Amino acid sequence: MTVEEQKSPTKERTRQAILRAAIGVLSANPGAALGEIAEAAGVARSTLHRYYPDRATLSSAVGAFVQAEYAAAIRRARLDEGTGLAAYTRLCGELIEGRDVFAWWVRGEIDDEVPDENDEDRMVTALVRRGHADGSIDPLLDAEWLATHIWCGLFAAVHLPEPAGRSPRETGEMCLRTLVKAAAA
Amino acid sequence: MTVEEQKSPTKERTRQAILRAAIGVLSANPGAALGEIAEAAGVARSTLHRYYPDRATLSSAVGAFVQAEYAAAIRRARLDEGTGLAAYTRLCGELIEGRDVFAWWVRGEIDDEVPDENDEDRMVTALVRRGHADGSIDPLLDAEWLATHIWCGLFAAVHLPEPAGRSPRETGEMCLRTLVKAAAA
DNA sequence: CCCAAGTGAGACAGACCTGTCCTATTCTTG
DNA sequence: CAAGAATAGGACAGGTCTGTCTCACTTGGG
Repeated sequence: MTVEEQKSPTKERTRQAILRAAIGVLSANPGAALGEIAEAAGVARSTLHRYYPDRATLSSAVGAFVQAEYAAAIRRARLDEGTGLAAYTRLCGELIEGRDVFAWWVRGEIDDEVPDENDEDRMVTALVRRGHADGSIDPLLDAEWLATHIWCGLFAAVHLPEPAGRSPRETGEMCLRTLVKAAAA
Repeated sequence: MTVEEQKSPTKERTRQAILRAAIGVLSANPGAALGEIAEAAGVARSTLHRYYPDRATLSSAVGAFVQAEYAAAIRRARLDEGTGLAAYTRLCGELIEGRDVFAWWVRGEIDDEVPDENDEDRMVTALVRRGHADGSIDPLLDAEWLATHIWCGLFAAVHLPEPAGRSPRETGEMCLRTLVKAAAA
């Protein structure tokens, strides 16, 4: 069933452009018109509809894309190495790095089915519990909270930089420092 | 010019109900239809239009309402008492208490003019700088960042509680602990 | 060079939301 | 109780967005 479709590299690039544009535009304004997304992607509205027939299809495609990025970030963070806090720190760093994409979950479309309790989330809560056990993570802050808490930092990191005269890099640093200090024992 | 209009208590109550409903509905879905807001307020759409002729009027009324609540929270936090961190802690506590209202700024309408750099924000950044001076607040985290960072915590506190089996009170506690630990020197 | 796949541009009907208006009904207040 | 104020409910025109369709144009691979 899940045959890997062989797509021309050109089409694949266009597909990616549309997804990226959708994340950007819809994160800023979840109710944005499809034409606005098409314009941001540098593509005609009819082309967008050819790739994603309707808004729901586009929305769930974006959801899947972001989910995949999340899984990749978790893989890169190597959650099973070092203390719980060390792994938590690596994870936060990865997510901050890709905050433009993960902004989707902070301020994207809302009514797409939330895939609560997926494997990735379970890995994160397990990681936090490991940190509880090895004494590196504050026992008063429970696993679900810390897992959610990461998104807070991302929210600030995405929405702050514009006004303040500070580079995205610096903002990322402060964001990471804030998240880790909060979680530490 | 700014005459205090004398309104009947009934009308005032309805007005408040509409504002509260608008905050709730629009925070969950910024593009929600006005009819949805009216329904949430237990009022006919025509009545809503009588109070607030159009969407922009409603939106800015909500903005003003939230801004007033913010000013009140800041007043209650007595920012000039104790160390910078102590005052910061009180402020976070007040904002967490009113998180349902302040959710507006995290995920409300977007295009209403952001009143950047109002008096309240200046008071907060001044407070953080005092904390830097008296050694109670982490000097590596600058004032704008910490001021913004509070809203992150609110975001999580508003959006987490539903799934997890935890009382709003407990969530608020964890949220506060997280914010304060992050800010502390 | 040619052709087929892909794209841009626009027309179009339907759906939804908005803001205005009107009327019958309900609630308040004197 | 009675007059006046306020509300619910619905009709309505105008607007925007959507999803579908068609057709002319570009482009890249054979």
